[in-house]
Amino acid sequence: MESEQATVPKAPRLPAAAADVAETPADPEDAELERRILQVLRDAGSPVRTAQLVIKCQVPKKKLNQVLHQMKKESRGGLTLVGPATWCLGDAGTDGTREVVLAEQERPRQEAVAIPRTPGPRTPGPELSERQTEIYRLLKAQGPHKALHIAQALGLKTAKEVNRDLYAMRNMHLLTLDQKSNAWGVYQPGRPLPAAHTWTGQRGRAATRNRKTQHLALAGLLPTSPLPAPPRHPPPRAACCGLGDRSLRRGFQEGRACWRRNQGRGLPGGVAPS
Amino acid sequence: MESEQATVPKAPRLPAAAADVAETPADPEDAELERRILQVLRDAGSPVRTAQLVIKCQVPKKKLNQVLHQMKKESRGGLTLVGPATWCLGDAGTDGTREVVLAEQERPRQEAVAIPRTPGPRTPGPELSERQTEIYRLLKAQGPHKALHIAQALGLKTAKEVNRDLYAMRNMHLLTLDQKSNAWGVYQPGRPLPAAHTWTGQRGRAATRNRKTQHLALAGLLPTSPLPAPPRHPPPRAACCGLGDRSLRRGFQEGRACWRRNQGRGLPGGVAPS
DNA sequence: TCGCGCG
DNA sequence: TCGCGCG
Repeated sequence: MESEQATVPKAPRLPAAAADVAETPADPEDAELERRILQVLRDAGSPVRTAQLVIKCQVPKKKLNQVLHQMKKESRGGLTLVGPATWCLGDAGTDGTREVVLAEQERPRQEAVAIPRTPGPRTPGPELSERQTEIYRLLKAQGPHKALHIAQALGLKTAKEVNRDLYAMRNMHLLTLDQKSNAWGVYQPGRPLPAAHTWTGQRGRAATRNRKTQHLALAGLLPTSPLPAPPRHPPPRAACCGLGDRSLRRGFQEGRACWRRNQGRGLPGGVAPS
Repeated sequence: MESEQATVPKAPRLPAAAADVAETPADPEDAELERRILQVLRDAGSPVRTAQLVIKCQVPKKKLNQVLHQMKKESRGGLTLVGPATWCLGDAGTDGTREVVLAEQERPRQEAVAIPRTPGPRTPGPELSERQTEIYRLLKAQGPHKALHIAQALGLKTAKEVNRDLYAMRNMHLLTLDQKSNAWGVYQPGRPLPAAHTWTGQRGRAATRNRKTQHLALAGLLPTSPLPAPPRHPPPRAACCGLGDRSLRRGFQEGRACWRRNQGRGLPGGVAPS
């Protein structure tokens, strides 16, 4: 709630070209750590896990995370959280304003090789929005991710910004939500547990193709391979998915609620993404 | 890796039948904390949030959580995590086994001819409740219905009484909701529009065969024909389904949202059945 | 709306 | 497979 514009006279430390989107942290040690982090990420040129950063930067994980998340929060250095505990540089500090443009994807996107938007446009029902299509591609290519990571991969900031689409797409049975990991993935009928989670780094390599717009690359990197042999639809036994983590939040008023263990129901009202 | 089995002479507090499933923690302090926790939960008789336990037990949250999660992990005291940071006792001190009974709809229900409960019981994930199974069968046999009709077919009165299950089953991708007709149907991947809509009365005739137990008849009348050739999973184009009637309630804050016609989004929080 | 227990 | 940054 505090005003974001600090009028604090900031010593212009780095006149360095880009990255001065935001100021430098007050604490010089933090500033130094930031520099090291950015250096490591720059050198790596691909996503780096927090654990690796701990090693490279020689700082406690907690400290590292504090700085990392602070940087992210303040959009410093183009730092992007591309997966659980996985960081990379979005677009290494060329110009600051790009993110906004990217955020809304207004562009015709013709640079994206031949990404057919809204893949199956010949059917009834509402079509997928640009963003929904991107989300789908992202999850298809990268495997399950949490809402926040999806948002960030799209150049957005909060889970709130994608939750609407995520839940809508779940209702279309395009996505599924794993209640354990809280991760979203492409729904595949025969495959109750959509997949593991977390960024593997495997397919991520493709992301380097299009560095300048990292998240775009991330979202669209795979040429939309058709879905792999969709198995048969499972019989009516509960799948893994679908129960919001906070499903049970409501309905506690009545002590009754206890009798159920971690029962599968819930979520009727608890789905609200924020 | 401390030894888990404490040989600490434990005063047999409650000779109470069940709950002493596991030992007492090695650390006497932890054991004492456990007792206090259980006492608080017992007194409350309803779910208690961790923050409340912190106050009641006068211990740091971290300590409390360590013990709480350990208890849960070792199934001590019937402690159950019923929501985020929300705990309660599974069976409130009377007789231990009730929870199971209630959870499964009391009766063995063997009168139901040969209804295999929870059709695919060999898979992970929560199983379907009796009612959910009935709902599935009903919709499979009868085609899509509105919530109210489903409820009535099950001998219930209001849509509210089945909505919870319906939405949960949608989230498991077992059912789908057609936003136009507001009808629920069995979800079949290749079949974007699960079926027509609204009750036609056609197939309903079969229901008259067995009048006396209307809802059972409805639920189980068809011999559970295997699912008809599940077609391929549709590519990421929006299907018909899944948009709750209140889908568009939210999301108007930003004028942008309008650009799409009856786009598929919406409903994230509006799903609440009632 | 943070759930956090984490080794 | 733990994601953890948390005030």
